[in-house]
Amino acid sequence: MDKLVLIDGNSIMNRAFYGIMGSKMLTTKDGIYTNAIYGFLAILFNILDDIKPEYIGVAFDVKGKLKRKELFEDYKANRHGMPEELAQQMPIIKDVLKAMNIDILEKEGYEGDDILGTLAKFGEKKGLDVTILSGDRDTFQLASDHITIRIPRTKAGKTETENYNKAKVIEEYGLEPKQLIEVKALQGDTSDNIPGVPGIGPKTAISLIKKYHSVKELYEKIEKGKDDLKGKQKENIISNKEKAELSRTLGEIDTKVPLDISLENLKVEEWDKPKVLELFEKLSFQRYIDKFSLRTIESKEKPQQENEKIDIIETTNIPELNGKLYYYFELKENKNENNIIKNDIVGIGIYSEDKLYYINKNSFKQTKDGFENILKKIFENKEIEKYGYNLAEDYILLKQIGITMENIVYDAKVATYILDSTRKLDIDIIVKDYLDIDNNEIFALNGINEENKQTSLFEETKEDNSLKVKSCIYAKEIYQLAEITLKKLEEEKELDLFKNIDMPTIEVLAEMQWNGMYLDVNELDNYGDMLKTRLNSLTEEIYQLSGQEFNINSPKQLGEVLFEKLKLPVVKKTKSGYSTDVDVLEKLVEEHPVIEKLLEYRQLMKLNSTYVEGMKVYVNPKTKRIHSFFHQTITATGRISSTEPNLQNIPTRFELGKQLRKVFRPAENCVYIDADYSQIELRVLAHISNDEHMIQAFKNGEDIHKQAASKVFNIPIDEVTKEQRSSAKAVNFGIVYGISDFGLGEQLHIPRKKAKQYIEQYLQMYSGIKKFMNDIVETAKEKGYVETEFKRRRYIPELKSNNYMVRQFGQRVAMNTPIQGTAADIMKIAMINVLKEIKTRNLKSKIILQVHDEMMIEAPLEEAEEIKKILKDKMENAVKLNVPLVAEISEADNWYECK
DNA sequence: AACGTCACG
DNA sequence: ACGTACGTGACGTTG
Repeated sequence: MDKLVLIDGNSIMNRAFYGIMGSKMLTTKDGIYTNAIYGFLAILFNILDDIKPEYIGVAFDVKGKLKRKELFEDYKANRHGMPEELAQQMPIIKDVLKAMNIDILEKEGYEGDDILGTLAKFGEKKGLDVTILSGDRDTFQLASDHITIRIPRTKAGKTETENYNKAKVIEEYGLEPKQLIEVKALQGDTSDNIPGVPGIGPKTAISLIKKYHSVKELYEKIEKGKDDLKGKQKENIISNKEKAELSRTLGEIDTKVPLDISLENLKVEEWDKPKVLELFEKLSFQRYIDKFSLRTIESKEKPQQENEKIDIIETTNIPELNGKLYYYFELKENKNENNIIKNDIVGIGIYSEDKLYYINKNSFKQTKDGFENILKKIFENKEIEKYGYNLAEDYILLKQIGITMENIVYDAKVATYILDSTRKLDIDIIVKDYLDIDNNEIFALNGINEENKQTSLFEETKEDNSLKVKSCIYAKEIYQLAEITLKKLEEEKELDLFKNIDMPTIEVLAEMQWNGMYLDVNELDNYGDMLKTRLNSLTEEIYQLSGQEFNINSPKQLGEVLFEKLKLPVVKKTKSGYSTDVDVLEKLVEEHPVIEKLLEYRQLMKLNSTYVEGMKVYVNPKTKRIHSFFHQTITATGRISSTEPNLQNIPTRFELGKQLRKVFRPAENCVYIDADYSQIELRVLAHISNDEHMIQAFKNGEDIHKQAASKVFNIPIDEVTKEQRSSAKAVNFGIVYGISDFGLGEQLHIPRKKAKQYIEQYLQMYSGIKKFMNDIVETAKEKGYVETEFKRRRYIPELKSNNYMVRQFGQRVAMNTPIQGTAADIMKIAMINVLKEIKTRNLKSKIILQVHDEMMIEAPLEEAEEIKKILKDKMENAVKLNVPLVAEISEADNWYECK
């Protein structure tokens, strides 16, 4: 039996666009987006391969008045135009299809669905086996014995498909495919703005149709009193008869579109190969060009040349750089006296004027320090712009040999992070995605493979070239990445952010790491001993009270003891068993005396293992300081993160934990100057939303939580109780997180209904915020991303998910990211300006810590007052908002005393 | 490696 | 009908 494949072009393009977006925003060298085209073709090739059809066609929606709109003005009224990045790909995919001699089916006034439906029926009549490829489950109504609907699903990058023929639809819904039209008539469809009957969702709709077979029959039975409906539901159904009937018409796919197409048009034909090749080249689809061997004889030399073995010029001199250094270090692990692994720079690959240079440390054996002198001349030269990958790491490596890198202008890791903050930033991956170069191939071509790396008998003596070659390859790729990503940053209006905020931040963070924080190891040990003593007696008490010995640190064992042996009520469950977290334990305090011991045990255990034992190993024996990493390219929002150890989560909320901060002290003759932004996120929210009440509160220096309480509980501001203020504070937080009634209820231990009231009251009073929340979700859906005030983007593919929960998450992210992200941007600006000021005034003060809305400086006593003024000034004037920014400054002899 | 838990803003 | 506040990192247990 001959086979016909029909594709819903818009729907598949849409799927491909959002499916591939998260992981990689493909573009060509000219900055044309290609991800949807790429994905569409992947799906197309897949189905051609699988089905090998004799006939094929692709339907597209045409702009213009839809017939359905004539029936119902609001049809698809909630739809926004597709994002520009997708729209620009539509004409190109059509060109590609034309070059492949695949028919494009369009008809004014009709949607792709209708054309597919008409052709499917037509094909079925002609005795063909029809497969419809669509991302839209509405097409299931077309399924029959010879019409199958295929839905592509992207799972972990792999495209799987689901096939729905008549049997599968009956199996899944318990209804004939045609009856799905009736279901939709009752249920409606929010995405197309089809009303349906209010209060009837998918479950009810299906059960009603199972019983009454169709909308028509349902109303007939009601009229004759032969129904068994009752109550509110019945009223609803009766009063919305018109809506149901209209929805029935809107939801039915038209299978009688007047098309003048014969089967002959749809026949699968040979491609116009030169044309396809030309298009694929333009799109940089190297993989498809290879896959179909499109580049046969005539153009074989060109790509071959690009992939040829590279030519490296080894030198001991500085090559002609023309003011720009594109480089990559070769590193070697080196164990120092204390057995701590340290990376040493043993070579540098440089790209300049289409040539590759390599400077090897070993070439300088006679002249000690010769290599480092060269590095010093290059990296401290303010006239030479530095282009590299992960410069924060290089900055530290150079500092370790007494070199301070100057004129840092481009970091490929940071650039690609800004282009997509949720992507992977491994250099081989970004090279693959942005340059379409497979480094494994390049390395193999240059004689680097895994076997080579394996042990050889001469391991010690044999010169290993692979790292040297890699350095040079990367140096060239950094040049290529700079070309393409800078262009892209400019197109997306993110170049300012890159140049003026994120690039200068590299130096600030590297300085913080280099400076480090001093801590008194003796005091830390004393603190730890105190914890350990108490932990020992707690352990005994817990064994006593629970009547057995077990591993208290094992949630599994603890769960068994509490909920099986002691038969305490189960409050919450996790995937794998009983939950035993603080929330649960706190609810059980009254039930058994062991619980309060457990709570204390947990707290002390955390302090001891994470903060005492965990911290010790990071104290540098030479400096007696902790040199945490501050990462710039981790978070989705633009915040900094800290590791090894994490200095951004040192205890402060509870007194006992806070004591730990006493062990962090400034160096001799220095003080800590600590500066905190007050309410920065709410101030940012006030600014972005332009809400008059919140702005007025901040302008007048009012207590923002108190004001919220007065609005939520509708009482005069000076009658607000402590409890009310604290509840309102939780609402404020909730708002920033992208509020949900459930979440707020959980937080405040109140019923979600009550939480819902709070939120509604809040949003009614702060109408500017309400508008902002609604608008931001809308624009996020439309554009596929949200951005901060400084144009930092975060893509939110979750908004297009088929999973309700994931979509909800996407909405909260859309609300939260501009707030959290803008605050993070402001902090970065402040830090940059503070460091700049310290430098220009030649001060000795050191920036040593950042905790999102707080920064700390270690200042020589004589500089303390000056630093305080600088911090206050640079933080409060980092940017001009509609509300004042306030920084609170404190001075102290240890971290605990900083208020 | 994944999970549960808990420290921070 | 179903599971939920945003952003992180580290530890100990367990499979």
